[in-house]
Amino acid sequence: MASPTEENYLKALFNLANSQGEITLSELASRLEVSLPTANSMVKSLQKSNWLNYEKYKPLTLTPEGRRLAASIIRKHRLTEMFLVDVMKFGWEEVHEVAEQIEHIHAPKFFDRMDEMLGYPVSDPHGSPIPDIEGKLEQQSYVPLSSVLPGQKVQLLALSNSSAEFLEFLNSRGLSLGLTLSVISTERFDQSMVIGYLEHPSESLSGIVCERLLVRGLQAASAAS
Amino acid sequence: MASPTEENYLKALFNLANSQGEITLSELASRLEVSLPTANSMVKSLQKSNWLNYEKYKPLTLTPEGRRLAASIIRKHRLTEMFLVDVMKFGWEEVHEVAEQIEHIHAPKFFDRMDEMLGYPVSDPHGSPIPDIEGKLEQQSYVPLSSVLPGQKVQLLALSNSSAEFLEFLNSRGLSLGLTLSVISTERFDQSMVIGYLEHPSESLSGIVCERLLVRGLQAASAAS
DNA sequence: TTATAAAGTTAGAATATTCTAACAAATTTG
DNA sequence: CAAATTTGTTAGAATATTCTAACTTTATAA
Repeated sequence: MASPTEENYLKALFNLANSQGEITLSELASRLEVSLPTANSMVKSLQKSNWLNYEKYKPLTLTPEGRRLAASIIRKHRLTEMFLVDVMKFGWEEVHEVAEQIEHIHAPKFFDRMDEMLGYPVSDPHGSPIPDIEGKLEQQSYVPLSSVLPGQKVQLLALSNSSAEFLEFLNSRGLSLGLTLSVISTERFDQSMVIGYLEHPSESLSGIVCERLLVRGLQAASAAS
Repeated sequence: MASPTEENYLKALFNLANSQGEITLSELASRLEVSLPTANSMVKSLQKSNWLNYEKYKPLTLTPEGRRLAASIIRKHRLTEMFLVDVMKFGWEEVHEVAEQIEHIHAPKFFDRMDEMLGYPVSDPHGSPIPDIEGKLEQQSYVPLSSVLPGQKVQLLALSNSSAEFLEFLNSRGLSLGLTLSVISTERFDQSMVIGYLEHPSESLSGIVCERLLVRGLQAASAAS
């Protein structure tokens, strides 16, 4: 049985592995805001539990069991976020902290019931995919809005960063998942873009914001796959 | 900020103080299933945080802050149980374990929202009172069914013990809170009673069961108070 | 009222998680 | 490629929570 601390390490390892290939000790340590020796000793103990492959000076990789366990925690986190938003009517910017705690609850039926009440959602309120019970994660094929050319229409489907501040910014501009965005123009100078949607015919968004908005083209997007 | 472990000690101290007057170290230790030295050292550290009054060889008493903190944890526990039963449709025999974990979540809004969704309940699914936000606990004036005389009608309102096994036994007899029970007869030999309710005109319940069922008379019960 | 039992305390140790300081290996770069 | 930098490791210590063993104090009872 993993402790909450171990679960946090596994989660970080899973997320790092999914965004980069190789995981180094220092990446892990800085992600978790612990010192290198702390990460080092935890890594050794995760290895002892057979959740992690570890060799001195080599990159870290999760074992299949480690990956499964990590995914189950991320599943609990994302189901919880969805539950907080859909059932308990929290704002999408309020749910992270609570989910961070509830993900460590050991009660399969509790999360199964959430899943059922939510109608078996495949993504959380920020568009991140919810791993299935096997630990498999649907690979998303979204692109950042920043890579879309003027004249195109896309659908906003996820965020690559979900900090409360960013979410509050999106709230202030009336931006939410599912929205259709029209790219009106791109500013080469600072990568800002002018976007149209709903009652916002021409909203200017900075390059930083456009990088974080993940979208899919609206044409033959889901046709051939 | 109290750790989950400290919170469990405070909860135990609060509950012991409410059922007995004085609390001894050994009662605390046996309630929490830890050794005496373990309880002893924790008691010293709770004192350091100003949650407990402690003097060598003297009975233990919570400070006002300790009592408030303990009540807030019990409040979270009982709100959670109510939420699990009313909103998430769990059986009353399934909720204790989960609530035992969720009571340690630090997220006031989460519990406030539960409270709101439940319509500000005053007791949990087992009839135990939910402390208010100030930490005040409504004193209940129920009596055990075992003390009721034949011929009387009473309402089943709470349980003095809520183990899963006992709750499953009650399920098997169709017994639930709110039910009106008629005491048909009492067996002096073994304290068992014959009780009538709903489609059960004559159900025999053992003395042990009748001790654990808390009831209130149906006549002028809530009149003069 | 002394002797026995029960309750409480202290000392010392184990495990988990974290740290700083000192050192070693690997990588980058002039 | 050798020097400098970054990355990783070990050693040793602190805190929280728990234990057993040994001892002391308080309560019970013959």
